[in-house]
Amino acid sequence: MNLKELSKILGLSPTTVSRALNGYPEVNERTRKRVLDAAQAHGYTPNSGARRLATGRSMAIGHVLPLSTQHEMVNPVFADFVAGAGDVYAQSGYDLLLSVVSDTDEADFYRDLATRGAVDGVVVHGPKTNDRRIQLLTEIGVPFVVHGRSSEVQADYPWVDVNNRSSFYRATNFLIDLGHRSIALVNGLGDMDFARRRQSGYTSALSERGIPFNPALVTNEEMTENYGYETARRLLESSECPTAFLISSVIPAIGVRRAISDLGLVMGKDISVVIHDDELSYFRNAGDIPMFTAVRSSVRKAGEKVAEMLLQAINDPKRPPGHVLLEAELTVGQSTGPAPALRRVLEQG
Amino acid sequence: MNLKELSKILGLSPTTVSRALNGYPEVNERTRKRVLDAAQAHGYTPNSGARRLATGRSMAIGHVLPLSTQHEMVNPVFADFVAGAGDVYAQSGYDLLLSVVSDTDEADFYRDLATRGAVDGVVVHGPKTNDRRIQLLTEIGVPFVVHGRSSEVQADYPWVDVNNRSSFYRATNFLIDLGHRSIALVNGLGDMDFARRRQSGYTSALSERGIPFNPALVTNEEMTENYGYETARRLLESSECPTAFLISSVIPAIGVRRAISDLGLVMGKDISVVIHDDELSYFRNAGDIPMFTAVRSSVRKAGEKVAEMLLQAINDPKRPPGHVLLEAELTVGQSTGPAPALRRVLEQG
DNA sequence: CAGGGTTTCCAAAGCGGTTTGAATAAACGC
DNA sequence: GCGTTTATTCAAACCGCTTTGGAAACCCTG
Repeated sequence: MNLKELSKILGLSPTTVSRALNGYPEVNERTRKRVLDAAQAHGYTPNSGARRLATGRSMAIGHVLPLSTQHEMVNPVFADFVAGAGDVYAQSGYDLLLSVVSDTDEADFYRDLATRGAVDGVVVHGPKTNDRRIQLLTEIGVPFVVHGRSSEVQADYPWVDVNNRSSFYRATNFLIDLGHRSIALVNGLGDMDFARRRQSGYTSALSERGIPFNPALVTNEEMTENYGYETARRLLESSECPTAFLISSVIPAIGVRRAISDLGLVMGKDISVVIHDDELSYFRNAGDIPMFTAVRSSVRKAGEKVAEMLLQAINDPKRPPGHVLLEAELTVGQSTGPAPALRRVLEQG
Repeated sequence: MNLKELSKILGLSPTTVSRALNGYPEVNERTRKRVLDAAQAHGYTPNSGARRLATGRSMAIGHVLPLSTQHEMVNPVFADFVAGAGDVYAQSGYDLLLSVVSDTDEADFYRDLATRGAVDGVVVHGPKTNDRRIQLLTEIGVPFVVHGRSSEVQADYPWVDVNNRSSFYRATNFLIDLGHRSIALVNGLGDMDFARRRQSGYTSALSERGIPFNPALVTNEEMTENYGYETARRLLESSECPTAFLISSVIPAIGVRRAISDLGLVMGKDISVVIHDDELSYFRNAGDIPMFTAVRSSVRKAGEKVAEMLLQAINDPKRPPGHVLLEAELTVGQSTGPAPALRRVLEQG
């Protein structure tokens, strides 16, 4: 069923039918109702390609999921992010075009997406500290929003980010308050912007409290469970022997917990752990007393925000780039406690 | 830059340019090269909408990600599956259209996708034991492939599935061989087809070995970490007190492990655990001796297979529906050992 | 060199919508 | 009653590509 056929059935011109369906005012309400009913009855939906061609808009948003060539790993946060964004798109009649691209030839892909007219805008995932996609997209003139930021990019661009610096600053201070002096930072890859910001929050807190920065306690890797395990195991058995871990994601945190218990230690007593919690749907760190003490911020909500902002940018290209800085909140769970030294003092007193 | 402009530059007709670009034989190789170079130089890419309209093909595949209304949870397996499928699509010039839809009004969505001509085919995720999407899609006539199967659907349809029955049958037997008699099954939601098949493998093994089936040892829920924790905790503290757990996914298995160690027990010694391992990229259960004993099957590979099969079906609609049954392999890890009773015998002997 | 085949290229007709500009009918002012 | 709005509807152009059905140019054969 197409427009022409439907209009023939109704005894109207395609023009009128199209207008009736698209809510234009210059059509009689009685006719509109008749058209709407007929469309429903015959299961008519405008062909997306034709519409695209006629309007010049694809009504689709591109998400490029970079596949790390190192570990062939996909960002575990992605599913929840996309659930949030997808919700917003669905409500506005947009489709989501997902491309899985190895992170090496990602740039070309964005350009292709735009010149083909396959999408009206794109979201940039996992920005690096100096991410060239931002300049690229600005040049091509595709509306975009970055999930995260790129510290070394000077230009103004739209983004939605968690306040990584302040949340890791707070988390570090929290551990210091508990008497911890040797705090490991199990972070993401070093060229990721969020990782750098988190480390900056961590080092600020340390230096403010007069604790020397020990590079051996900071690691940067892709955030798998195994990474957490190996790192914690190595550090706990070394001479550094931290009493606390600050971890960039639940997933390596699970590995850290495993290492702790494998060594016969108890998390929250012998070793404290604070994580950054994206509120992944399949790993709810919730309950009255959540398992992990965490700075948390819903990645799903971030997805919604990004989508909303992008749709606004598309519908009003003149609007200046928006910025949303989400504050993570610190929730105390079972994984933290006074540092062993302090604990002894407390127990004796 | 569009076809007409490009052809004007080249002093050729749009026809010839189009043919040159699409590899038709009736164009001189010298002209073709000239065209290809010019297209490259001017950054020409055919407009997707126009192409869609002219060819009647959207060159896109739809993936509908059902959002469980219960827990607002997205399938954690999805990201890796899509990474596999996306790879195949990219190589064949297809796009991936992702729709996040609450599982209640999913059916309408498929219909819409098809009649709009937004996709050339769809993949069905997470089939229920009696999934009506299969009939729906057959009726509409959209090419599709199911990731999994639907036991109660009689009709023939294309699918790619793991042999869930046999892998859980083997896993159960493996535990029985180790002397376990009280084996809990921590399964997915009861209306999911994979969950039913896994339970069937589990019960077959039990009955063959003369072990009575205890319904209290079987649970069906959405597979979160917390579900694993609560279930294990409850069972281990109850009178049922299983000595082994068979778990449908790594994620609840992490929770089970947490419960085990919270109760002061040791996994692999006091309590044995076997999991189904989808080989999620962020949770590699690998190494010389993987953490969990597992029946494993790469969900990413499944994604590739599904995509390949779907593209074939699209390009050759007459071909009969294909079926791929992937066999999971059992890998022994650190999480299993002889049942405590047997262990005592062994230690005394 | 006429006639038949091949190559190589092109004009024009869609594909199924949206949108501009105009026509028709109804309502209005005087 | 007549010119003028105003409310509806429509015919036709257009979006950018593919593809059908030639046409022109070239080559070969007898």
